[in-house]
Amino acid sequence: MKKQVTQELVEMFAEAYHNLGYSSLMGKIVALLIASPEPLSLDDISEELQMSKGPISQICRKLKEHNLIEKAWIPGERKDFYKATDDIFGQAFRNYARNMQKNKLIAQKTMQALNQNGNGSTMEHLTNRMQEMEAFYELMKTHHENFLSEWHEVKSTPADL
Amino acid sequence: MKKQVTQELVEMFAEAYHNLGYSSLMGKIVALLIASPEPLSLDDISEELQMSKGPISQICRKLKEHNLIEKAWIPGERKDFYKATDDIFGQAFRNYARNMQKNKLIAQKTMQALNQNGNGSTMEHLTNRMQEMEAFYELMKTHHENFLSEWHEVKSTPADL
DNA sequence: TAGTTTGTTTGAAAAATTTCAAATGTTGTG
DNA sequence: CACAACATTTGAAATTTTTCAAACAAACTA
Repeated sequence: MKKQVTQELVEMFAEAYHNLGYSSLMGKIVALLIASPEPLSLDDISEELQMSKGPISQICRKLKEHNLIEKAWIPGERKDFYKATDDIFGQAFRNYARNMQKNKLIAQKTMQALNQNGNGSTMEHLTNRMQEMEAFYELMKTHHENFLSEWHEVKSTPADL
Repeated sequence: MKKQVTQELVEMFAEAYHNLGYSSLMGKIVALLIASPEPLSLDDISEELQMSKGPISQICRKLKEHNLIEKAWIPGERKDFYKATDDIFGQAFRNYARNMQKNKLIAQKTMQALNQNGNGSTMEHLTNRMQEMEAFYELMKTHHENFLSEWHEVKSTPADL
């Protein structure tokens, strides 16, 4: 049964999103849009998830801002329809990668603070750790880029933002 | 001032952890242990964060389970002391990578469900999406492994778990 | 313009998470 | 064994997040 499989997917995405610390409603909506061949309206989603439209509207906005879903124009219709972005998995990864690069900034900012204050050798330990941290996330950046371009090769879509 | 820099680091880690959906207390403890040249006791942490010991004990257990911190034996002392794991950044990444592989399982499980039920071509769309999803996380796995071995080369530590 | 349909915002209720203080366990010491 | 020094568990309080229902706003229709 179609409904059955979709519902299981919704539940698994909800749990996965929750475990990753996102709203589980996000996961549900994403799952629904991934599963559906046609775009869905807010009312469709609301009906499917048995939930009022308020939060769905809000979460859809966030998902759209993060390029995981997008509006789909449907000729005769007045409602907004949403569909999962073409490269939704790649896009989710891009969002994650951007977050990780913030960690590099933390390391850099901390090293800067260490330099400004008269850094006795008291903080040699922290300096070393921060250098390691920066190096780690710098290396990670390269790998993120590699992964994405390789993925887009497989998927044959352009790799730009 | 040492205290000042550490405190800023604690705040930044707290925010970063929170944004990634983890408890911000986790971030604070991790930051403190990264910053400190010597291992810290629960009381040290409790004092530094101005917070009762209960939650700190719990979070430390979780952090230890995830191999981000570990107990440090200190000769004359009776208290438990904790320190950040040697390769804490790599370890955090390993935890994340493990989580991502769960997504591959979701795709596989869904495809299996699609096959079991008489899959009319009604679900061709979802089948395709799930194949893409599986391929994505499979490719990601390779890249995770590459990244980790390259990182350990840089850091020159063994790459095994 | 008045009326209808739809999306968004908002303040309050519900649910989940975090924190605390106290009780309970555990381990070592005399 | 009794006591002391800790760590852990637990139930309640505080805080934060999620959800809802209703008000509001915007866009279309007649």
